[in-house]
Amino acid sequence: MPQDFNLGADALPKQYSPKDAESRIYQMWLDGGYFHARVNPDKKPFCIVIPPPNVTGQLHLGHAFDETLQDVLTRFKRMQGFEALWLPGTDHAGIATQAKVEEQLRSEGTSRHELGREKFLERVWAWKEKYGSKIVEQIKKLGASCDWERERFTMDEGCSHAVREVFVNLYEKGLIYKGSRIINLCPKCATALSDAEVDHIEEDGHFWHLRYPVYGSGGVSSDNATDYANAPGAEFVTVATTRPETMLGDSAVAVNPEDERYTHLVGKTLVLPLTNRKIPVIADEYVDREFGTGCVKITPAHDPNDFEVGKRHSLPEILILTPTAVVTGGTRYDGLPRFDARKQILADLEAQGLLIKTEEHRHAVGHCSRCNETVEPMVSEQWFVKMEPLAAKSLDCVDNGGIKFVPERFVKTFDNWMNSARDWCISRQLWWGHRIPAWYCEKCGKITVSREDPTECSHCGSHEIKQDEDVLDTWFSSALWPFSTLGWPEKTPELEYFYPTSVLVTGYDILFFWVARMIFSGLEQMGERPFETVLFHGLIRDEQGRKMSKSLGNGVDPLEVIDEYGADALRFNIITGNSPGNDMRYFPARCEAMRNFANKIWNASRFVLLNLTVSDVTLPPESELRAEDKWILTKLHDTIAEVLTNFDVLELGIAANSLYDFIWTGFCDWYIELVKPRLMSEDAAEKQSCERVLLYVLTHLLKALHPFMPFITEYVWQQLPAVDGVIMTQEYPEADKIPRFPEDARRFDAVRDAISAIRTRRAEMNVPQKMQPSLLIETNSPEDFTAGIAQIKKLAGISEITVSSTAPSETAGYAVIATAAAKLYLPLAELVDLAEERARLSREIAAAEKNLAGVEGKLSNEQFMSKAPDSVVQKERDRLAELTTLIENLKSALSRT
RNA sequence: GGGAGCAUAGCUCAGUUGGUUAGAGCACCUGCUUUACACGCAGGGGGUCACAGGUUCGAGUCCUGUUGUUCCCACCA
Repeated sequence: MPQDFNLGADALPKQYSPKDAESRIYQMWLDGGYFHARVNPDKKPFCIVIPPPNVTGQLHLGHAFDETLQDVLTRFKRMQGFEALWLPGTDHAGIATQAKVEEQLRSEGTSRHELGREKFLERVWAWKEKYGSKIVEQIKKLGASCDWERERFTMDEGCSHAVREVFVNLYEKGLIYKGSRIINLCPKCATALSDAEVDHIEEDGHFWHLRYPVYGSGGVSSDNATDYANAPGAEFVTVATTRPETMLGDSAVAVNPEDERYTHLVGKTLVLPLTNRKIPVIADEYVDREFGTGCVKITPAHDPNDFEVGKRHSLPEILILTPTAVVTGGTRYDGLPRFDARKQILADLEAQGLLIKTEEHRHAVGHCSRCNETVEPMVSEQWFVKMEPLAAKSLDCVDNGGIKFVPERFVKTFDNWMNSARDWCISRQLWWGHRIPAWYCEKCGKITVSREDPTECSHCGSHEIKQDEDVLDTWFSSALWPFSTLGWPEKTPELEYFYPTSVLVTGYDILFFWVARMIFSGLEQMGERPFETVLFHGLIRDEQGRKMSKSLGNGVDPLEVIDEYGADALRFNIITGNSPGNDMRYFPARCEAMRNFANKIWNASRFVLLNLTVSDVTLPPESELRAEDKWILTKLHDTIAEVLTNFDVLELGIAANSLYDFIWTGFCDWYIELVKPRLMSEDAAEKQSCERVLLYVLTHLLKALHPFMPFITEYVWQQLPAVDGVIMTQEYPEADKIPRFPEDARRFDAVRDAISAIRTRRAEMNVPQKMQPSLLIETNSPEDFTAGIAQIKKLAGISEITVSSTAPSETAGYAVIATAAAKLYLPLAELVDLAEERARLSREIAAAEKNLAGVEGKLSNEQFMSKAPDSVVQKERDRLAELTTLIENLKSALSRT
């Protein structure tokens, strides 16, 4: 044990200052190698892989939440004797990281294209080296017990190897394919996105009604749409669109086959304005007759539905936008950015009399989840993962309980998504990421996909091959995280031992991005689920319930909070009062409360240490245990049992709350106060037995609390005499090993009730602290009270106590208090107002009788008696007895007043 | 359009499979140099558990509906 932590009892300051302690303690843990987990056949494994934060990211409260939960679980399991591995690492975060470096290049007046791919990647790696360790250092400040020796990065050699293997494997199985499909393009990021990376946001837009002339109608035989505009008999179809610029790529107009208004037009030819291209009118079920004009312009290259329609009718796909959303395709609008083109096209159509109506229209528009730019759906050659077979396996696993979701309701969310997931677009037109291991042959045009970089085309043997320029979606590599980090595709002992991992802890916001993809990847590659349980948590919001965001400036820096209140306070704030899957608001005031709690523990420990003359952490024999000892031990037992139960169901907030309540109310407010008379007594044996109980309870609560508040518990532990090593490797308390005396505990409540009742009465009657009246206790169970004489005196401010089975002969000038077990007589002379006493007693009688009536009602109800479980009936019987004596006591007190 | 959550004290939230008198923190009121702690101690006020039905011996808890609110998914041009 490092000596410098033990300050000696004399030197313990009144206030705990986490700032001094935390970094030194963390270093001590690191030096001791306590976070390192190894393959250990003698122990059961427990493993959590961290949701890897972005390598260039900054720690925010969301991370703090996520990582605190993981650390609590890991520390708990470690103390329970599991070989607990919390495997840390970071994510290369393709778009985000590349964007940051590109921004830096811009400020230097250059660009990635000017630099070239190789030089650019060097820059990103340099950036990663510089900033990648920052977030790791920040996570350490939280007290995270990660096995840093196993830290991974999604683009390190091993992960890259795993990515390569999975890609080739899926390609060989036909589950990865290259194809021309409608994808979402972010013009700003200039890359394809997956569906999951598009946010649909309601926006006010317009619905423009355009007229397309029917070729040859009205006796006009012109190829030019404008010639029809003013021709008297010319016929038109009117289409409504929210993106008029896409009309440049129209290849048909569709109507519903059942729509009589238009049946005569089906098969006719239209002249597409501005381009004067001829397009057909087709009939397709897809068209909703009720919506818009009932005529839909079909742009197969720029709309997912139109794409499908186009396929059905073999329509040409006419691409009219570049990857940066500039018009292309050989019209006079070429070169115009999409929204400029929109304006120009509308103006031109209007001038030609072909724009006939503009409506306000609210609709959902896709935005890039990274940069918020409006995305452009367009047809493009990309790589896809075929979802159907993977989804089927995943649904089978999750729906049959193969992976447990906490809370369970997310299974439904998962199912909904999996059931409707379209193929996953995995190629990105970026440079930072895992480059797609596909080579194109210049000669035969075929694709070579290979585990090793090929030197020749696998089809024709040509050496003229070129690797695909694109990289993979970042989530492709994170999807492999639970096994790639354990060494897969090598058959490592770690993989064998720790896979499947135990719990995955993450926010529900990345269920689709990450959790779902890990599930199908694990099932597909490992043939086994990647984790047994997923614990979902919510978002941390600000005091007003808003999302924390840069633009609002309402973000809270966890490091500042740690600096001010300590990591333990932040952790406890986050853990308590939150249940799985729910969002929570962050209140700085709660951190203060938890800081106070840490200080409470500190001072309780100080109290114990300052009084300590023994170093025995075992309990004295039962014969030496006093009533209050049995009471606190029983409470400790029950608390530990409750904590363990809640750990089992991952209700960490409830577990933490039970400990808070036990420590503050049970241990500090009651037990320590109750024990003070004994500690001050001359009787050495009495004093020592009491010290041993104090020390026993203190060590237990410290251990029980350690997963939640690792720093202060460790710090105090280091002050205790005769303890070995560090607290974080101690055995977690087991309820069964803590003795329990429920009957004694219940009887001791007579003493606590008396103390509380006297205190309340004193407050009501404004009896000053200095005034220490004597007390006469009239009771049928005097032995329950004689055990607590000294305690009642000290805690209720009483000078002398007489315990008797009979009432005093003269009760004038006495305040009489009735409890369930006794009548308490306090000679308070002139302080006593008889009329007030009578009124109060009458009120109490009325209240008690009302309760009694309820209890009697139940007990006389045959249905209740026959159907309610015995324990519930017994509770009611006890309650009946208690209320009956209470009422007797109150009535006899009243009759004497 | 589909799905999910939430509605409990002035505020923020707990309340595990239905079972005494519904809890905590903060805020509020009263008193306290009680030899661990004022980051404290003791006492106190404050809730028709959104509303309406239903199931049950018993409902904050389960069911149905209503209202309000939040979120997720979705290709109505």
